[in-house]
Amino acid sequence: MVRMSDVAREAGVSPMTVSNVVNGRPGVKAETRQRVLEAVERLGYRPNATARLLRGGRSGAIGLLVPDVDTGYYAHLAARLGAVAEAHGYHVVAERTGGTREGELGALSPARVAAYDAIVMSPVVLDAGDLRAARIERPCVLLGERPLPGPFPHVMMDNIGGSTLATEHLIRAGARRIALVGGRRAVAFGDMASLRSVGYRRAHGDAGIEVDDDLIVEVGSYSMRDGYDAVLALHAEQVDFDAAFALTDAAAMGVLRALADIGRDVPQDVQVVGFDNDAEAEFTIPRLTTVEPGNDAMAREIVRLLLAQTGDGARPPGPGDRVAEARLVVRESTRRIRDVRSRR
Amino acid sequence: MVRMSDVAREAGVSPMTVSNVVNGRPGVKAETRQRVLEAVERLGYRPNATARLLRGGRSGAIGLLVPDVDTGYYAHLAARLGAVAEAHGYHVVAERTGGTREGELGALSPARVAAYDAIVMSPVVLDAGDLRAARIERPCVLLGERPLPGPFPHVMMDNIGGSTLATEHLIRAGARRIALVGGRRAVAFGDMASLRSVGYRRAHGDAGIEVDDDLIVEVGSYSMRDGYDAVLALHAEQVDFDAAFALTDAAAMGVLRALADIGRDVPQDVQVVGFDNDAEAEFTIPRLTTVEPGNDAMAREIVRLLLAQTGDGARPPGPGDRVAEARLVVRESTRRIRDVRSRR
DNA sequence: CCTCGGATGTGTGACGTTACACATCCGTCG
DNA sequence: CGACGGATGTGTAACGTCACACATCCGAGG
Repeated sequence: MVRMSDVAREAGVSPMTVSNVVNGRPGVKAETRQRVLEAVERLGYRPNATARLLRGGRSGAIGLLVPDVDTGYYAHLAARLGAVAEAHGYHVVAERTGGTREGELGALSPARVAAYDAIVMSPVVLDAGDLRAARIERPCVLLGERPLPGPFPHVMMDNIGGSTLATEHLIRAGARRIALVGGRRAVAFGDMASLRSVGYRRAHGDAGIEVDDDLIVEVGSYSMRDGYDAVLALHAEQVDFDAAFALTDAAAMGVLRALADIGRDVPQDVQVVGFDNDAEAEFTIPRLTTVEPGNDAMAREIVRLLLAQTGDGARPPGPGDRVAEARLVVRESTRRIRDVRSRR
Repeated sequence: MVRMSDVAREAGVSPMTVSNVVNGRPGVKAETRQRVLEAVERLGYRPNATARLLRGGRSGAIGLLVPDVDTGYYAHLAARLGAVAEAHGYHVVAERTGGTREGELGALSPARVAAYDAIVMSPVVLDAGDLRAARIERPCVLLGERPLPGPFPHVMMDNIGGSTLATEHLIRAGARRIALVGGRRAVAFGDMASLRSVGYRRAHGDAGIEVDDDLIVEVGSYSMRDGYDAVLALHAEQVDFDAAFALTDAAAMGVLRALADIGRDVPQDVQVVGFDNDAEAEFTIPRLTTVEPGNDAMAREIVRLLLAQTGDGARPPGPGDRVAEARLVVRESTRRIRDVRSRR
């Protein structure tokens, strides 16, 4: 490996001068600069990023720590964040934690966090205490579901509002027995599933409709397969339903597939709504009505909060929760509504 | 930041002893070890990964450099690679290059490559010369389409064989005018599209069917949207077709959607085949017949080749191309074939 | 002719860790 | 009783870069 000192010797100057040239600092005569650059070229010198980092530099990388990278939602988030971060001279790298305690702690280990200038994390099992214990000495934004007390700003979508919107829409379109795919019967931690279940219940309450717990299917991971299995289970147990609200678009895709398999038409027999507004939702058959949780706004907000913590931006934001506004994207998997008067 | 020397002072030993304790090296008395660990605890010391890396350590990270992270194929690849790499003590981080020259060069810059112990890259625009110029001083495996001469092993799927299989299947199922979505009219660089187009032509040739170039639709990026637009274009120009072979499953999803929009039944009016066997293909309506390019085998092979280069594994593999075997996964988007006798 | 100051370049460490060679201690064996 | 060797611990230097304070040179101004 060619070092700065090698270049220095070749060019007949000191390592510091090489450093100054390579980093475009002023105070080097044009002629000297030229000589150094030639030496760099001749020797094929490339600065060592690790040494720079040790010396206190930046890597330009933002780490995105998510449970999965092959789920529509996180994959699209990575892409969106990448686009926004690029404009600020950063690039995004995505890491999969698996949503397990071990995986999340591993990803947050100092050894791995050190490679990043900043962290964006969607914690699944870790709580505020774990996060504190991890001593993340980097700008960090937490993502997703639970409001987590701690030193870091938290960007969360409007889970309750979004799911209320989705459920209201189904009810106004005539649905009375709405399956909740991936919901929780008992509201637990304030995790994503619980929050979205709250919206489901709230809309029912507002409309004066009783919720039948048999309609709520708890699933493992909100994947296409989970959505598929949930509908088959409902069908096997002969639970009657005229709509399904899937907690993620991925699950909704499984739901659509399963409904086709059991011979029920969407939206005539069963209406379906998803959540996330993944790119895929526009191409399913039928096209999926879904909740757009403010994906673009969230990506921008995340980067803004990160930058603010580096001091590049404005005042550092205090810990606390940010909420992007959710809206409904109506497509073909739900029926037309007569009463178009908006309720919220 | 607490340093090793701080711990050393606290415990009344030398920094080296702390290093030995922290890294579990032998030759430290149990009592001393205990004292050091207590000091570590008391001070909240965490080893500095950057310094370790500089000193010659490993980061445990494998960089996956791909054009997109939100395309089914690459997203699933990242997940698969992650699973395999984990078993060997590595973790995978995915980076998006955008498939542009600038993006690919940026991702390969020493500053960014330095963070990884090894690289897996799917080059889109970079050629062998660029790769050589990038001086990747890490184990590296190239991925995907073009056979690239150079120092690195190259894992490629059997593009020609897979697309031959797909096209043959359509022909045997009665298709005579097969649209090639994303294909190339003129075979160019030996890139993915060209190779898959070759298989398409070969199967036609074998069956004695002439290819009508009007059926070949060139697209930008093999996304769902591209597949969708391609079919609409064909329809607008009143090109007659009874099947479509989409070069990726993502594009195929767009194709399915577009066919539904123009009112053509799949598989009765038009049969559809994709390529990649993305997880989504099992959930589309109808389920997508597609080419399984040997995804799992490729993931394992990639990690094996990486390990071999680190010396952890067996003999380092020479540069050259590896091919995983492709097979067809027949689902619902194609018709049943009477003549089940396999031809290949 | 001396001094002052801008322009240009250099030497010294320090970032935090670890490989390596060496020092020290103490019990054991001839 | 001296030598030997295992067990334990330490000092030095190096990984490659850069901030900082300082040195040197040269022309201008008094």
